[in-house]
Amino acid sequence: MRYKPEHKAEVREKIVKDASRRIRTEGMTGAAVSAMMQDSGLTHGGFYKHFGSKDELLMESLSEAFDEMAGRLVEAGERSKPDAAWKAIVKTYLSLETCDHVGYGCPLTALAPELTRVDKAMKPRVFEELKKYRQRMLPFMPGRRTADKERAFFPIFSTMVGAVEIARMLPEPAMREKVLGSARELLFQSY
Amino acid sequence: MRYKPEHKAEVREKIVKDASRRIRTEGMTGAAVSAMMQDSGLTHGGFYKHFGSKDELLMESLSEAFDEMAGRLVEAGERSKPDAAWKAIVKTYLSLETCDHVGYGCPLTALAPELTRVDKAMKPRVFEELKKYRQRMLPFMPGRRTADKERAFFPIFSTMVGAVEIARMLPEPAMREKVLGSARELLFQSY
DNA sequence: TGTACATCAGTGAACGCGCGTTCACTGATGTAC
DNA sequence: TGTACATCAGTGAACGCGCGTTCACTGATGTAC
Repeated sequence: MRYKPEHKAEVREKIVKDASRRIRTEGMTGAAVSAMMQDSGLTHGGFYKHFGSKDELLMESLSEAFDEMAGRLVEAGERSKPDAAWKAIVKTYLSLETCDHVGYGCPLTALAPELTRVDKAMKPRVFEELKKYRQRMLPFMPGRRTADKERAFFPIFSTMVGAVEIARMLPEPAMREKVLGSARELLFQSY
Repeated sequence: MRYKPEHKAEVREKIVKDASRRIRTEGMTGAAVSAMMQDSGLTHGGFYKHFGSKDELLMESLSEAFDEMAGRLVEAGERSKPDAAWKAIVKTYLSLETCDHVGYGCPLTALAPELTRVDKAMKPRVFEELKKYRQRMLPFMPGRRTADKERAFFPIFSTMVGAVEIARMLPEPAMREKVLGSARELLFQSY
């Protein structure tokens, strides 16, 4: 079979998107190449027509995951009044909805420890993704001056990342909501 | 060779201790049985004389890791004046020292996402470990009444877990220290 | 317009490898007689 | 006291399995003539 010229690029994009979901659900090591290809309705054999290695897909789908989450948060921020924007982002991040759908959530909560274990060659790229993510979030952080916003990003995201990770270990939705809520409270009373 | 009656128990304990270090460094999936046996100076063949399965060792070494970290934090808390105890714990948890030695750190920062992916049979045991950890930390949490201490645990540990995880993604010690410091500030100004 | 050939995304068998697990074996010491 | 045997923590080869990767092949469509 022969395909339209756009076809390959479209398929590649779909593989990356589906893979970004699977790596968040199963981890980067846990997500098998054949499983990621099946997610897109393909077999593993064609994988290397699209990517040079598993690591290449991992980095692209990690980037996609950051981009996707940042997009969702930016959207939440833009839907609300400017000085409540950061609160809207916190509410979205710390919602039961986000907590209970790992595949659509923040790659930091899904992968943080694994991201520190990637081999030396990948580390700078992971770091770049984190910086890009931070850059997109900065305009929405609380504070008047840029310096305030920059100072706010890490403590706010530290609290949110930890809260979602811990919440995900709890069996009952009510318990998860309590942990998420307590993190919201901490942040809302502090900024 | 025949061994003293205590020998087997001692060896088993050493395997668990060494494994608790390796799972924090490489993850539970990443830590191979043969590697964990080599850590204790043994070969993989003898593994099943000590444990029924890899999962059995994983759970025991996870428990050991929680116990070890809780011990370190309790010690820090007890060394300081009662109402500064929780601050001592935060300072220990959020130190560059702890951040830079994953193998000796908190299993939550090292394994959180992986702990949410364990199979259904293991989930309650992971949850038990978290509860035990929390229980040991509660006496040192800020607040006068028990209810205050109980409310404080999750937001404080959320912030600390997230901060250490994010800090570990940063290449420079100064950047890591900044993230850890900002989390300390957030907590110290909030409680 | 019809025919032969080139293209190339996708297929599925096969590769070597490391994993968790199993098992026949080792050999120093304790025990039975 | 001396000898034969039992014990059992530890060894290392071997197992089946899933992984990442490779490769000969497929076959519908585009192109050359």
